[in-house]
Amino acid sequence: MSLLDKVTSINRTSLHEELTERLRDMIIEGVLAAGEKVPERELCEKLGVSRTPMREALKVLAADGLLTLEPNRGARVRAITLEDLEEVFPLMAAFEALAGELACNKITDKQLTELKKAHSQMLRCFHAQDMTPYFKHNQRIHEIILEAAGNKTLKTLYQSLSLRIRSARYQANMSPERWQQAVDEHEEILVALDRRDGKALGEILKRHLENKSATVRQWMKTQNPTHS
Amino acid sequence: MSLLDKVTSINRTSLHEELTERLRDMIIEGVLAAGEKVPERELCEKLGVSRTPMREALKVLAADGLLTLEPNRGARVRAITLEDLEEVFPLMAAFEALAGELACNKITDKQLTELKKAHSQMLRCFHAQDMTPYFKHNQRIHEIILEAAGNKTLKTLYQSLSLRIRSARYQANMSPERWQQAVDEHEEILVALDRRDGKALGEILKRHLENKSATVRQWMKTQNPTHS
DNA sequence: ATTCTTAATTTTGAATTCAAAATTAATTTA
DNA sequence: TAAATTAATTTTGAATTCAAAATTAAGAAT
Repeated sequence: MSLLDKVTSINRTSLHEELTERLRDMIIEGVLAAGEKVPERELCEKLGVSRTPMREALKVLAADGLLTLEPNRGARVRAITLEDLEEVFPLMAAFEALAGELACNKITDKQLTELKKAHSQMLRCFHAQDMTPYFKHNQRIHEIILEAAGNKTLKTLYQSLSLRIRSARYQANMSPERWQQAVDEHEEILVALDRRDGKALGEILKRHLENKSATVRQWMKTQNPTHS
Repeated sequence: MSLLDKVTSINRTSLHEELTERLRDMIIEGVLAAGEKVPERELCEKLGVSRTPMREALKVLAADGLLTLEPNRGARVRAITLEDLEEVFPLMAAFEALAGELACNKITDKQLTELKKAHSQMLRCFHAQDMTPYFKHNQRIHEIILEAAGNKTLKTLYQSLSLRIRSARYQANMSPERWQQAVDEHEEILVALDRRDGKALGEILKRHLENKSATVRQWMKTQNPTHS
Protein backbone atom coordinates (compact mmCIF):
# COMPACT_ATOMS: atom_id res chain seq x y z
CA MET A 1 0.00 0.00 0.00
CA SER A 2 1.56 3.26 -1.09
CA LEU A 3 1.62 6.30 1.12
CA LEU A 4 -0.72 8.04 -1.25
CA ASP A 5 -3.49 5.60 -0.45
CA LYS A 6 -3.37 6.75 3.12
CA VAL A 7 -4.16 10.32 2.18
CA THR A 8 -7.74 10.80 3.21
CA SER A 9 -9.83 13.02 1.04
CA ILE A 10 -10.20 16.62 2.12
CA ASN A 11 -13.31 17.24 4.10
CA ARG A 12 -15.01 19.21 1.39
CA THR A 13 -18.18 19.09 3.43
CA SER A 14 -21.02 20.67 1.60
CA LEU A 15 -22.20 24.12 2.44
CA HIS A 16 -25.46 22.92 3.93
CA GLU A 17 -23.62 20.60 6.30
CA GLU A 18 -21.32 23.34 7.49
CA LEU A 19 -24.30 25.59 7.92
CA THR A 20 -26.17 22.98 9.92
CA GLU A 21 -23.24 22.70 12.31
CA ARG A 22 -22.83 26.44 12.47
CA LEU A 23 -26.49 27.05 13.26
CA ARG A 24 -26.50 24.25 15.80
CA ASP A 25 -23.62 25.94 17.59
CA MET A 26 -25.40 29.27 17.47
CA ILE A 27 -28.40 27.67 19.15
CA ILE A 28 -26.27 26.00 21.81
CA GLU A 29 -24.44 29.20 22.56
CA GLY A 30 -27.70 31.09 22.72
CA VAL A 31 -26.82 33.40 19.86
CA LEU A 32 -30.12 32.24 18.52
CA ALA A 33 -32.28 32.37 21.61
CA ALA A 34 -34.96 29.87 22.45
CA GLY A 35 -38.40 30.95 21.32
CA GLU A 36 -37.02 33.54 18.93
CA LYS A 37 -37.59 33.60 15.21
CA VAL A 38 -34.64 32.65 13.05
CA PRO A 39 -33.72 35.71 11.00
CA GLU A 40 -33.18 33.90 7.74
CA ARG A 41 -32.19 36.77 5.48
CA GLU A 42 -29.96 38.34 8.09
CA LEU A 43 -28.17 35.06 8.73
CA CYS A 44 -27.63 34.52 5.02
CA GLU A 45 -26.10 37.93 4.70
CA LYS A 46 -23.87 37.60 7.75
CA LEU A 47 -22.66 34.15 6.75
CA GLY A 48 -22.40 35.03 3.10
CA VAL A 49 -24.54 32.25 1.71
CA SER A 50 -27.70 32.14 -0.31
CA ARG A 51 -31.04 31.04 1.02
CA THR A 52 -30.97 27.62 -0.63
CA PRO A 53 -28.38 25.93 1.61
CA MET A 54 -29.61 27.93 4.59
CA ARG A 55 -33.12 26.58 4.20
CA GLU A 56 -31.81 23.06 3.77
CA ALA A 57 -29.97 23.42 7.07
CA LEU A 58 -33.09 24.79 8.76
CA LYS A 59 -35.08 21.79 7.61
CA VAL A 60 -32.51 19.39 8.99
CA LEU A 61 -32.39 21.15 12.35
CA ALA A 62 -36.17 21.11 12.46
CA ALA A 63 -36.21 17.38 11.80
CA ASP A 64 -33.72 17.11 14.64
CA GLY A 65 -36.10 18.91 16.98
CA LEU A 66 -34.05 22.05 17.53
CA LEU A 67 -36.31 24.26 15.48
CA THR A 68 -39.96 24.35 14.61
CA LEU A 69 -41.07 25.35 11.16
CA GLU A 70 -44.19 27.46 11.01
CA PRO A 71 -45.68 27.26 7.51
CA ASN A 72 -45.29 30.52 5.65
CA ARG A 73 -43.73 32.22 8.62
CA GLY A 74 -40.34 30.70 8.95
CA ALA A 75 -38.40 28.92 11.62
CA ARG A 76 -38.31 29.45 15.35
CA VAL A 77 -35.85 28.15 17.92
CA ARG A 78 -37.71 25.56 19.90
CA ALA A 79 -38.15 26.58 23.50
CA ILE A 80 -37.93 23.73 25.95
CA THR A 81 -41.00 23.13 28.05
CA LEU A 82 -41.50 21.18 31.23
CA GLU A 83 -43.35 18.57 29.15
CA ASP A 84 -40.33 18.24 26.89
CA LEU A 85 -38.11 17.64 29.88
CA GLU A 86 -40.43 15.04 31.27
CA GLU A 87 -40.43 13.26 27.94
CA VAL A 88 -36.74 13.47 27.27
CA PHE A 89 -35.27 12.59 30.66
CA PRO A 90 -36.62 9.03 30.84
CA LEU A 91 -35.15 8.47 27.40
CA MET A 92 -31.80 9.89 28.41
CA ALA A 93 -31.85 7.67 31.47
CA ALA A 94 -32.53 4.63 29.31
CA PHE A 95 -29.71 5.64 26.98
CA GLU A 96 -27.30 6.10 29.85
CA ALA A 97 -28.25 2.77 31.36
CA LEU A 98 -27.72 1.03 28.04
CA ALA A 99 -24.45 2.84 27.47
CA GLY A 100 -23.25 1.71 30.88
CA GLU A 101 -24.11 -1.90 30.25
CA LEU A 102 -22.42 -1.92 26.88
CA ALA A 103 -19.41 -0.01 28.13
CA CYS A 104 -18.75 -2.60 30.82
CA ASN A 105 -18.16 -5.20 28.16
CA LYS A 106 -16.07 -3.10 25.89
CA ILE A 107 -14.24 -0.40 27.80
CA THR A 108 -10.49 -0.37 27.23
CA ASP A 109 -7.89 0.21 29.90
CA LYS A 110 -7.00 3.47 28.23
CA GLN A 111 -10.57 4.67 28.39
CA LEU A 112 -10.87 3.63 32.01
CA THR A 113 -7.72 5.57 32.84
CA GLU A 114 -9.08 8.62 31.08
CA LEU A 115 -12.29 8.23 32.98
CA LYS A 116 -10.56 8.10 36.32
CA LYS A 117 -8.56 11.14 35.41
CA ALA A 118 -11.66 13.09 34.48
CA HIS A 119 -13.27 11.88 37.68
CA SER A 120 -10.50 13.13 39.94
CA GLN A 121 -10.43 16.43 38.11
CA MET A 122 -14.13 16.70 38.64
CA LEU A 123 -13.69 15.95 42.33
CA ARG A 124 -11.15 18.72 42.64
CA CYS A 125 -13.63 21.16 41.13
CA PHE A 126 -16.29 19.92 43.50
CA HIS A 127 -14.13 20.56 46.53
CA ALA A 128 -13.27 23.99 45.19
CA GLN A 129 -17.00 24.50 44.58
CA ASP A 130 -16.12 25.55 41.06
CA MET A 131 -19.27 24.85 39.07
CA THR A 132 -18.32 25.56 35.48
CA PRO A 133 -15.31 23.25 35.13
CA TYR A 134 -17.13 20.71 37.27
CA PHE A 135 -19.82 20.50 34.61
CA LYS A 136 -17.19 20.27 31.91
CA HIS A 137 -15.49 17.25 33.50
CA ASN A 138 -18.85 15.75 34.33
CA GLN A 139 -19.90 15.96 30.70
CA ARG A 140 -16.56 14.47 29.68
CA ILE A 141 -17.16 11.43 31.91
CA HIS A 142 -20.51 10.71 30.38
CA GLU A 143 -18.99 11.16 26.94
CA ILE A 144 -16.27 8.62 27.66
CA ILE A 145 -18.84 6.07 28.81
CA LEU A 146 -20.89 6.72 25.71
CA GLU A 147 -17.81 6.36 23.56
CA ALA A 148 -16.80 3.14 25.33
CA ALA A 149 -20.22 1.67 24.63
CA GLY A 150 -19.16 1.50 21.00
CA ASN A 151 -22.57 2.19 19.53
CA LYS A 152 -22.61 5.11 17.13
CA THR A 153 -26.37 5.21 16.82
CA LEU A 154 -26.70 5.38 20.57
CA LYS A 155 -24.14 8.14 20.72
CA THR A 156 -25.84 10.17 18.03
CA LEU A 157 -29.30 9.85 19.53
CA TYR A 158 -28.06 10.63 23.01
CA GLN A 159 -26.27 13.74 21.88
CA SER A 160 -29.25 14.87 19.88
CA LEU A 161 -31.53 14.62 22.90
CA SER A 162 -28.91 16.08 25.18
CA LEU A 163 -28.77 19.10 22.94
CA ARG A 164 -32.49 19.61 23.02
CA ILE A 165 -32.54 20.08 26.75
CA ARG A 166 -29.15 21.75 26.83
CA SER A 167 -30.28 25.03 28.28
CA ALA A 168 -32.13 23.54 31.22
CA ARG A 169 -29.52 20.91 31.89
CA TYR A 170 -26.64 23.07 32.93
CA GLN A 171 -28.46 26.08 34.22
CA ALA A 172 -30.26 24.46 37.09
CA ASN A 173 -28.05 25.08 40.04
CA MET A 174 -27.84 22.20 42.37
CA SER A 175 -28.32 22.46 46.08
CA PRO A 176 -25.21 21.57 48.14
CA GLU A 177 -26.89 18.28 49.13
CA ARG A 178 -27.76 17.41 45.57
CA TRP A 179 -24.26 18.23 44.46
CA GLN A 180 -22.80 15.93 47.11
CA GLN A 181 -25.23 13.24 46.04
CA ALA A 182 -24.21 13.60 42.39
CA VAL A 183 -20.57 13.20 43.34
CA ASP A 184 -21.38 10.11 45.39
CA GLU A 185 -23.20 8.63 42.44
CA HIS A 186 -20.17 9.24 40.31
CA GLU A 187 -18.08 7.28 42.79
CA GLU A 188 -20.49 4.40 42.44
CA ILE A 189 -20.28 4.63 38.67
CA LEU A 190 -16.52 4.25 38.77
CA VAL A 191 -16.70 1.28 41.12
CA ALA A 192 -19.23 -0.54 38.95
CA LEU A 193 -17.18 0.11 35.83
CA ASP A 194 -14.05 -1.15 37.54
CA ARG A 195 -15.88 -4.33 38.45
CA ARG A 196 -17.32 -4.54 34.95
CA ASP A 197 -20.72 -4.92 36.56
CA GLY A 198 -22.96 -3.85 33.67
CA LYS A 199 -26.24 -4.47 35.39
CA ALA A 200 -25.28 -2.39 38.43
CA LEU A 201 -23.77 0.36 36.32
CA GLY A 202 -26.89 0.59 34.21
CA GLU A 203 -29.01 1.01 37.32
CA ILE A 204 -26.74 3.60 38.87
CA LEU A 205 -26.66 5.64 35.69
CA LYS A 206 -30.41 5.47 35.39
CA ARG A 207 -30.84 6.61 38.97
CA HIS A 208 -28.19 9.30 38.48
CA LEU A 209 -30.11 10.74 35.58
CA GLU A 210 -33.44 10.47 37.32
CA ASN A 211 -32.04 12.53 40.17
CA LYS A 212 -30.65 15.02 37.73
CA SER A 213 -34.05 15.13 36.11
CA ALA A 214 -35.77 15.87 39.40
CA THR A 215 -33.36 18.74 40.04
CA VAL A 216 -33.86 20.28 36.64
CA ARG A 217 -37.63 19.94 36.77
CA GLN A 218 -37.66 21.52 40.20
CA TRP A 219 -35.60 24.39 38.90
CA MET A 220 -37.75 24.81 35.85
CA LYS A 221 -40.87 25.03 37.92
CA THR A 222 -39.40 27.88 39.94
CA GLN A 223 -38.32 29.58 36.73
CA ASN A 224 -41.74 29.50 35.19
CA PRO A 225 -44.45 27.98 37.33
CA THR A 226 -46.93 27.91 34.46
CA HIS A 227 -44.40 25.90 32.41
CA SER A 228 -44.46 27.83 29.14
CA MET B 1 -66.41 28.86 22.32
CA SER B 2 -68.03 29.10 18.93
CA LEU B 3 -68.12 26.21 16.54
CA LEU B 4 -65.81 28.10 14.24
CA ASP B 5 -63.02 27.91 16.76
CA LYS B 6 -63.11 24.19 16.50
CA VAL B 7 -62.38 24.24 12.80
CA THR B 8 -58.79 23.17 12.53
CA SER B 9 -56.73 24.75 9.83
CA ILE B 10 -56.34 22.85 6.61
CA ASN B 11 -53.21 20.81 6.54
CA ARG B 12 -51.48 22.96 4.02
CA THR B 13 -48.33 21.01 4.72
CA SER B 14 -45.46 22.36 2.76
CA LEU B 15 -44.28 20.64 -0.34
CA HIS B 16 -41.05 19.51 1.23
CA GLU B 17 -42.91 17.84 4.07
CA GLU B 18 -45.20 15.99 1.73
CA LEU B 19 -42.21 14.98 -0.34
CA THR B 20 -40.38 13.71 2.74
CA GLU B 21 -43.33 11.50 3.58
CA ARG B 22 -43.72 10.36 0.03
CA LEU B 23 -40.07 9.43 -0.34
CA ARG B 24 -40.09 7.71 3.03
CA ASP B 25 -42.98 5.55 1.83
CA MET B 26 -41.17 4.79 -1.39
CA ILE B 27 -38.20 3.57 0.61
CA ILE B 28 -40.36 1.45 2.90
CA GLU B 29 -42.18 -0.09 -0.02
CA GLY B 30 -38.91 -0.77 -1.77
CA VAL B 31 -39.76 1.41 -4.75
CA LEU B 32 -36.44 2.99 -3.95
CA ALA B 33 -34.32 -0.04 -3.27
CA ALA B 34 -31.65 -0.23 -0.60
CA GLY B 35 -28.21 0.55 -1.92
CA GLU B 36 -29.56 2.20 -5.04
CA LYS B 37 -28.96 5.76 -6.07
CA VAL B 38 -31.89 8.12 -5.72
CA PRO B 39 -32.77 9.33 -9.24
CA GLU B 40 -33.30 12.93 -8.32
CA ARG B 41 -34.25 14.37 -11.68
CA GLU B 42 -36.50 11.46 -12.55
CA LEU B 43 -38.33 11.71 -9.22
CA CYS B 44 -38.81 15.44 -9.67
CA GLU B 45 -40.35 14.86 -13.08
CA LYS B 46 -42.58 12.02 -11.95
CA LEU B 47 -43.82 13.88 -8.90
CA GLY B 48 -44.04 17.18 -10.69
CA VAL B 49 -41.90 19.23 -8.35
CA SER B 50 -38.73 21.18 -8.75
CA ARG B 51 -35.40 20.18 -7.33
CA THR B 52 -35.47 22.65 -4.45
CA PRO B 53 -38.09 20.95 -2.25
CA MET B 54 -36.87 17.55 -3.41
CA ARG B 55 -33.37 18.25 -2.20
CA GLU B 56 -34.68 19.58 1.10
CA ALA B 57 -36.55 16.32 1.58
CA LEU B 58 -33.44 14.31 0.73
CA LYS B 59 -31.45 16.20 3.34
CA VAL B 60 -34.05 15.50 6.00
CA LEU B 61 -34.18 11.81 5.17
CA ALA B 62 -30.40 11.68 5.26
CA ALA B 63 -30.39 13.29 8.71
CA ASP B 64 -32.90 10.64 9.67
CA GLY B 65 -30.54 7.90 8.56
CA LEU B 66 -32.56 6.56 5.65
CA LEU B 67 -30.27 7.96 3.00
CA THR B 68 -26.62 8.74 2.71
CA LEU B 69 -25.46 11.82 0.87
CA GLU B 70 -22.35 11.37 -1.20
CA PRO B 71 -20.82 14.77 -1.90
CA ASN B 72 -21.16 15.73 -5.54
CA ARG B 73 -22.74 12.44 -6.41
CA GLY B 74 -26.16 12.55 -4.89
CA ALA B 75 -28.13 10.45 -2.47
CA ARG B 76 -28.24 6.71 -2.02
CA VAL B 77 -30.75 4.59 -0.11
CA ARG B 78 -28.92 3.36 2.91
CA ALA B 79 -28.50 -0.39 2.88
CA ILE B 80 -28.74 -2.00 6.24
CA THR B 81 -25.68 -3.88 7.40
CA LEU B 82 -25.23 -6.46 10.10
CA GLU B 83 -23.39 -3.82 12.12
CA ASP B 84 -26.38 -1.52 11.82
CA LEU B 85 -28.64 -4.23 13.15
CA GLU B 86 -26.34 -4.93 16.05
CA GLU B 87 -26.33 -1.25 16.91
CA VAL B 88 -30.02 -0.64 16.49
CA PHE B 89 -31.53 -3.67 18.18
CA PRO B 90 -30.21 -2.96 21.68
CA LEU B 91 -31.64 0.51 21.33
CA MET B 92 -35.00 -0.78 20.18
CA ALA B 93 -35.00 -3.18 23.11
CA ALA B 94 -34.32 -0.33 25.51
CA PHE B 95 -37.10 1.69 23.90
CA GLU B 96 -39.56 -1.16 24.16
CA ALA B 97 -38.66 -1.78 27.77
CA LEU B 98 -39.16 1.86 28.61
CA ALA B 99 -42.41 1.99 26.67
CA GLY B 100 -43.66 -1.01 28.60
CA GLU B 101 -42.82 0.51 31.97
CA LEU B 102 -44.47 3.79 31.10
CA ALA B 103 -47.47 2.12 29.53
CA CYS B 104 -48.19 0.17 32.70
CA ASN B 105 -48.79 3.41 34.56
CA LYS B 106 -50.83 5.08 31.91
CA ILE B 107 -52.65 2.57 29.75
CA THR B 108 -56.39 3.12 29.52
CA ASP B 109 -59.02 0.40 29.60
CA LYS B 110 -59.87 1.21 26.03
CA GLN B 111 -56.27 0.73 24.94
CA LEU B 112 -56.02 -2.50 26.86
CA THR B 113 -59.16 -3.77 25.16
CA GLU B 114 -57.74 -2.85 21.78
CA LEU B 115 -54.55 -4.61 22.69
CA LYS B 116 -56.34 -7.80 23.63
CA LYS B 117 -58.29 -7.68 20.43
CA ALA B 118 -55.14 -7.31 18.35
CA HIS B 119 -53.58 -10.10 20.36
CA SER B 120 -56.38 -12.58 19.69
CA GLN B 121 -56.39 -11.65 16.01
CA MET B 122 -52.68 -12.25 15.93
CA LEU B 123 -53.18 -15.63 17.60
CA ARG B 124 -55.70 -16.61 14.93
CA CYS B 125 -53.18 -15.80 12.24
CA PHE B 126 -50.55 -17.79 14.07
CA HIS B 127 -52.74 -20.88 14.18
CA ALA B 128 -53.55 -20.44 10.51
CA GLN B 129 -49.80 -20.00 9.91
CA ASP B 130 -50.63 -16.85 8.00
CA MET B 131 -47.47 -14.80 8.22
CA THR B 132 -48.38 -11.49 6.61
CA PRO B 133 -51.42 -10.55 8.72
CA TYR B 134 -49.65 -11.99 11.76
CA PHE B 135 -46.94 -9.36 11.34
CA LYS B 136 -49.55 -6.68 10.85
CA HIS B 137 -51.29 -7.44 14.14
CA ASN B 138 -47.96 -7.91 15.84
CA GLN B 139 -46.86 -4.46 14.73
CA ARG B 140 -50.19 -3.05 15.89
CA ILE B 141 -49.66 -4.45 19.39
CA HIS B 142 -46.29 -2.80 19.75
CA GLU B 143 -47.78 0.42 18.42
CA ILE B 144 -50.52 0.39 21.02
CA ILE B 145 -47.99 -0.09 23.81
CA LEU B 146 -45.91 2.73 22.42
CA GLU B 147 -48.96 4.93 22.19
CA ALA B 148 -50.02 4.03 25.73
CA ALA B 149 -46.61 5.06 27.02
CA GLY B 150 -47.62 8.62 26.23
CA ASN B 151 -44.20 9.86 25.25
CA LYS B 152 -44.11 11.43 21.81
CA THR B 153 -40.35 11.67 21.66
CA LEU B 154 -40.04 7.99 22.48
CA LYS B 155 -42.58 7.16 19.81
CA THR B 156 -40.84 9.23 17.17
CA LEU B 157 -37.41 7.83 17.91
CA TYR B 158 -38.68 4.28 18.04
CA GLN B 159 -40.42 4.58 14.73
CA SER B 160 -37.42 6.20 13.15
CA LEU B 161 -35.16 3.33 14.20
CA SER B 162 -37.80 0.77 13.34
CA LEU B 163 -37.90 2.18 9.85
CA ARG B 164 -34.18 1.93 9.42
CA ILE B 165 -34.15 -1.80 9.92
CA ARG B 166 -37.54 -2.28 8.28
CA SER B 167 -36.37 -4.51 5.49
CA ALA B 168 -34.57 -6.99 7.69
CA ARG B 169 -37.20 -6.93 10.37
CA TYR B 170 -40.10 -8.43 8.49
CA GLN B 171 -38.25 -10.49 5.98
CA ALA B 172 -36.50 -12.84 8.30
CA ASN B 173 -38.54 -16.01 8.32
CA MET B 174 -38.99 -17.39 11.75
CA SER B 175 -38.54 -21.05 12.45
CA PRO B 176 -41.68 -22.76 13.79
CA GLU B 177 -40.06 -22.92 17.23
CA ARG B 178 -39.15 -19.27 17.20
CA TRP B 179 -42.62 -18.37 16.08
CA GLN B 180 -44.14 -20.33 18.95
CA GLN B 181 -41.73 -18.63 21.32
CA ALA B 182 -42.69 -15.19 20.04
CA VAL B 183 -46.35 -15.98 20.61
CA ASP B 184 -45.60 -17.19 24.14
CA GLU B 185 -43.76 -13.98 24.83
CA HIS B 186 -46.75 -12.02 23.68
CA GLU B 187 -48.89 -13.92 26.17
CA GLU B 188 -46.49 -12.87 28.90
CA ILE B 189 -46.67 -9.29 27.71
CA LEU B 190 -50.44 -9.24 28.07
CA VAL B 191 -50.31 -10.77 31.53
CA ALA B 192 -47.79 -8.22 32.75
CA LEU B 193 -49.80 -5.36 31.34
CA ASP B 194 -52.96 -6.67 32.93
CA ARG B 195 -51.16 -6.73 36.26
CA ARG B 196 -49.70 -3.31 35.57
CA ASP B 197 -46.32 -4.80 36.40
CA GLY B 198 -44.04 -2.31 34.68
CA LYS B 199 -40.77 -3.83 35.76
CA ALA B 200 -41.75 -7.30 34.50
CA LEU B 201 -43.21 -5.93 31.28
CA GLY B 202 -40.05 -3.99 30.57
CA GLU B 203 -37.97 -7.10 30.99
CA ILE B 204 -40.23 -9.25 28.83
CA LEU B 205 -40.25 -6.69 26.05
CA LYS B 206 -36.51 -6.39 26.21
CA ARG B 207 -36.10 -10.14 26.00
CA HIS B 208 -38.70 -10.32 23.25
CA LEU B 209 -36.76 -7.91 21.14
CA GLU B 210 -33.45 -9.56 21.87
CA ASN B 211 -34.86 -12.83 20.59
CA LYS B 212 -36.20 -11.06 17.54
CA SER B 213 -32.77 -9.58 17.07
CA ALA B 214 -31.10 -12.97 17.21
CA THR B 215 -33.48 -14.29 14.55
CA VAL B 216 -32.91 -11.39 12.23
CA ARG B 217 -29.15 -11.47 12.63
CA GLN B 218 -29.15 -15.18 11.98
CA TRP B 219 -31.19 -14.65 8.85
CA MET B 220 -28.98 -11.82 7.70
CA LYS B 221 -25.86 -13.91 8.03
CA THR B 222 -27.35 -16.56 5.77
CA GLN B 223 -28.36 -13.86 3.29
CA ASN B 224 -24.94 -12.40 3.04
CA PRO B 225 -22.27 -14.14 5.06
CA THR B 226 -19.75 -11.36 4.46
CA HIS B 227 -22.26 -8.86 5.83
CA SER B 228 -22.14 -6.21 3.13
C1' DA C 1 -58.70 59.09 18.29
C1' DT C 2 -59.62 54.38 17.32
C1' DT C 3 -60.94 50.81 14.40
C1' DC C 4 -61.40 49.05 9.78
C1' DT C 5 -59.89 48.74 5.06
C1' DT C 6 -56.70 48.91 1.55
C1' DA C 7 -52.13 49.48 -0.42
C1' DA C 8 -47.02 48.88 -0.09
C1' DT C 9 -43.41 46.13 1.64
C1' DT C 10 -41.25 42.22 3.30
C1' DT C 11 -40.82 37.44 3.87
C1' DT C 12 -41.51 32.88 2.48
C1' DG C 13 -41.87 28.78 -0.69
C1' DA C 14 -40.55 26.95 -4.74
C1' DA C 15 -38.96 27.16 -9.76
C1' DT C 16 -35.32 28.47 -12.56
C1' DT C 17 -30.68 29.46 -13.75
C1' DC C 18 -25.75 28.98 -13.64
C1' DA C 19 -21.14 27.20 -12.57
C1' DA C 20 -18.50 23.36 -11.06
C1' DA C 21 -17.91 18.51 -10.63
C1' DA C 22 -18.62 13.97 -12.25
C1' DT C 23 -19.81 10.86 -15.78
C1' DT C 24 -20.01 9.26 -20.32
C1' DA C 25 -18.65 9.32 -25.13
C1' DA C 26 -15.34 10.18 -28.61
C1' DT C 27 -10.86 10.49 -30.18
C1' DT C 28 -6.07 9.71 -30.19
C1' DT C 29 -2.05 7.05 -29.45
C1' DA C 30 0.65 3.01 -28.60
C1' DT D 1 -7.44 -3.41 -30.44
C1' DA D 2 -6.78 -1.57 -25.84
C1' DA D 3 -5.41 2.02 -22.95
C1' DA D 4 -5.09 6.86 -22.35
C1' DT D 5 -6.49 11.41 -23.28
C1' DT D 6 -9.70 14.81 -24.41
C1' DA D 7 -14.28 16.57 -25.40
C1' DA D 8 -19.35 16.45 -24.75
C1' DT D 9 -23.00 15.53 -21.67
C1' DT D 10 -25.18 14.97 -17.47
C1' DT D 11 -25.61 15.69 -12.69
C1' DT D 12 -24.92 18.22 -8.67
C1' DG D 13 -24.57 22.34 -5.52
C1' DA D 14 -25.88 26.75 -4.80
C1' DA D 15 -27.40 31.53 -6.33
C1' DT D 16 -30.99 33.91 -8.37
C1' DT D 17 -35.62 34.83 -9.67
C1' DC D 18 -40.56 34.86 -9.20
C1' DA D 19 -45.19 34.28 -7.26
C1' DA D 20 -47.88 33.84 -3.19
C1' DA D 21 -48.51 34.69 1.59
C1' DA D 22 -47.84 37.45 5.58
C1' DT D 23 -46.64 41.65 7.68
C1' DT D 24 -46.45 46.44 8.04
C1' DA D 25 -47.80 51.11 6.79
C1' DA D 26 -51.12 54.34 5.18
C1' DG D 27 -55.52 56.08 4.49
C1' DA D 28 -60.62 56.12 5.26
C1' DA D 29 -64.62 55.69 8.13
C1' DT D 30 -66.89 55.71 12.45
